[in-house]
Amino acid sequence: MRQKVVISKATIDRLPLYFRTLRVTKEEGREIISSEELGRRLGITPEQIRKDLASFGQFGKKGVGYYVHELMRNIGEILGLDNNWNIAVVGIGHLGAALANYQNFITLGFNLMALFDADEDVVGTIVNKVKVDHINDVNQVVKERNIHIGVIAVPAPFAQEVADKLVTAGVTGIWNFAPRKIVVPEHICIVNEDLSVGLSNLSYHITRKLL
Amino acid sequence: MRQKVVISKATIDRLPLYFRTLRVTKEEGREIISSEELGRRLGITPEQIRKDLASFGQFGKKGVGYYVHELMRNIGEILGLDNNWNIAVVGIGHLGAALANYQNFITLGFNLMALFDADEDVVGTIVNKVKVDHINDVNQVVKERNIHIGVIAVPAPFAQEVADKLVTAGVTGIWNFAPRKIVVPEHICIVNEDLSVGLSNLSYHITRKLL
DNA sequence: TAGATTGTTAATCGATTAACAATC
DNA sequence: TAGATTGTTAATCGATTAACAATC
Repeated sequence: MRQKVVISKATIDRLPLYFRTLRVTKEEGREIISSEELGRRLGITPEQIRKDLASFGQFGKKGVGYYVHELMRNIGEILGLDNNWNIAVVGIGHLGAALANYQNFITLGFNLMALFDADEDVVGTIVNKVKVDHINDVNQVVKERNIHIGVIAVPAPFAQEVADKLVTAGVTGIWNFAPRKIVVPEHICIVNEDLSVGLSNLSYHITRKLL
Repeated sequence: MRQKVVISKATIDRLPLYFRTLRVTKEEGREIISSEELGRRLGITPEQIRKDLASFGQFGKKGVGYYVHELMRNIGEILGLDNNWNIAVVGIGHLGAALANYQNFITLGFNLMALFDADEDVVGTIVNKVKVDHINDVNQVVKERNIHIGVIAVPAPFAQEVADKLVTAGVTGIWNFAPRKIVVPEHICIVNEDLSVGLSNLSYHITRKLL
């Protein structure tokens, strides 16, 4: 019997990279891929990849490699991409509208089910075939359309109150683009996507390279 | 003399969080903040914060705390946010347009200087007061406007060729939103902002919470 | 001075790398 | 069988946490 292994956060972060690379590989018509080649395509060591995958099971064939389609299905299952999550975006400004049109929602099996805003001029408009509802109707809409995940794309000062409303309405996960720490009950999952972190990071490294 | 310390990647990722929290603190009129309080606001332990800051110098006063304005200036300098980086966005689709309107460029001291696209219908349009140029003119424009950073917001299959063009034109850094591994010469800095990683992460954790 | 809080060193914990046995 | 490649264990490396001396 396989021993229970602790999965590192870093491993979970790499799985989506494996997934997207397998998709490309599959489109190229390749049926088998080695950790060596997968690693080359991603700039990750083969040992790292084998270790990551092995913590979830034995997906490969010794002496052969990994069957692309099968591994894709396995990683998809691990990531829960086969769960058909329903998504709502809150805050239909530039970023919110871009997210509403985000093609990876479809590629990864998520469904855009609702949009919310507080501005009466925006409410009622259609973005990517979905009508924008007023944030005050969040309770009803989340229940009716069985929304699992709320995306926060409102200005930072409103992020916490929007999060509270989403939680009360019944979402299970929050994808937060507002540059602000958000507090949620323990049973809610939250992932922060503060773009300024990446940008500052770039600035840091450029500064040091140019010295 | 202070010993040379290796700075962890994780530390660099936290500095922007400190920076943005200090800004809010400053706006509230607070002049001094302790690692204890900064930690509470961010969900990070005070020890971690002190350790992070100490690797760059002695910014605090024992028994007192950190002077908000001074610490902000110090972190800003470390991150190179005082360098007035000039930015160009390539690929003016939904995401590219949203990034062109990204307010944190201004907050963090970056200047949006140019936009590029390959679509003749998009070239010539104005987004956030900047005219969209054709990607074929990238060499000239990057030189003329002294662009340091290129933001890639084109579909994945075009990401590598756009990166090559940006590098040839003379940028020092690339902020890549395309879900594709990009290869650049060693003297070029690159930060990947693959949104599907965060989204998959959320899916993974929700799946496990709902079991 | 007494209380508070930093900066730093040591201890622990976690993640990656290296090596290799297992086996297709 | 011989060559290739996985899965796993051990060794190393890096990051966080705990503890406390220094000092404002």
